[in-house]
Amino acid sequence: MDKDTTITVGDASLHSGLPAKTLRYYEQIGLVIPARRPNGYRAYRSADVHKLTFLKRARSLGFSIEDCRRLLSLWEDPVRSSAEVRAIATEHLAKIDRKIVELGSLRGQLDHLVDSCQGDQRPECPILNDLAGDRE
Amino acid sequence: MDKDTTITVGDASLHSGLPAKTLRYYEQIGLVIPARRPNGYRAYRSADVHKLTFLKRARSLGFSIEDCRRLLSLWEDPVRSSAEVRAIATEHLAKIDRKIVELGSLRGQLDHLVDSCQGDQRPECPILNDLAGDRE
DNA sequence: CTTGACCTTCCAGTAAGAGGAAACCTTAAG
DNA sequence: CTTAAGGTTTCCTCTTACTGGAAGGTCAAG
Repeated sequence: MDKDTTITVGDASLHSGLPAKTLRYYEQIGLVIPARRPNGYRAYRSADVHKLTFLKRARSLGFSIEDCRRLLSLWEDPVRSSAEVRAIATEHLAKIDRKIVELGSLRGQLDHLVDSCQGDQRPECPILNDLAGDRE
Repeated sequence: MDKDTTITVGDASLHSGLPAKTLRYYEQIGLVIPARRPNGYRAYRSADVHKLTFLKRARSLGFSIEDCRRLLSLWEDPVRSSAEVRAIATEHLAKIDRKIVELGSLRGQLDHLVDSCQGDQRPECPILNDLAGDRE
C-alpha cells in the first residue's frame, strides 16, 4: 500500500484487526480522523492504518483511550522525551498491580467459600451465611 | 431496631455502609424496595437493611448486580439447593481466575517494556517502538 | 419565619464500544 | 433498465453500576 492509496473502513478494519464500528468510534472521539472520498466514504491512508495498529496494540495492553491519545501524540512528537512515555506505562502498570492484588484477595475469599459449600440439594449454604453476615 | 421500626434512606445508608444514592438505585432496579412514609420518604424495615448488608458483601466479593439478584432470591427461598448458590459462586470464581491470568500476562509485557525504556529526555523509546509494531 | 439538614424526582455523564434501523453508493446479473 | 447484493453513511439506543447535580418538598430548632 503506497503513500497515496486510501482504503475504506472495511479494508482498514481488515488491516488493523479492529472492527469497523471501532474505527468509526475512534474518528468520532478524534483519535484517527480519515479523509473522505467524494461519495462520503472514509478514506484511510497508510499513516492512519499505522495509527490504528498502534492503537490496537496499546489497547490490547490495557491502556485507556485517554492514555492511547497521549501515547499517540508522543509517538508523533519528534521532540518527546521517553520519560513521558515511561511515566504513562509505569502508572498503568501500577494500576494493573493494584487490580491483581484486589482480584487475588477476592479469589482467596471466594475459593474458601466455594470449598466450604457442599453444593447439594439441601438449602444449608455457607456461602449465603457469609453474605448474610456470619463470618465463620 | 425492632421489626416494625423503619428508617430513612440516610440512616439505612449508615447501617448498610452503602451510599444513599446506591439505595435509591437499588430500589429503581427492583433489588430492595422499601415502603414509603406518608410524606413520601423511603421507609426501610430491618429486613430491608439485612438485604442491603447482604448486597454490600456480595458486591464487595465482585458479584454482578444480576448475580446478586439471584443470590438474594436464593437466600430468601427456603427450598433452595446449595448447589445453585455454589454454581453462581463457582462461575464467578472462574471469571476472576480468567481475569487474573489476563492481567498477569499484561503485567509481564508491560513490565518488560518499562524495564527496557531509559525514561530520559531523549525521544528514543522501546515502548513506543513496540506499540508501533517492532516486537524486538 | 427562616435556616439548615434532610428528603424527593429527574436528567446527564461515565468507558468503550455493540447492535440495529433507514438510507445511500457501486457493481454485476438478468 | 431494473434489481439484488454487499458495501457504506448517519443516528439512536443499550450496556454496568452507579455518581453528581439541579429544582423543589419536609421537618425540627431558634
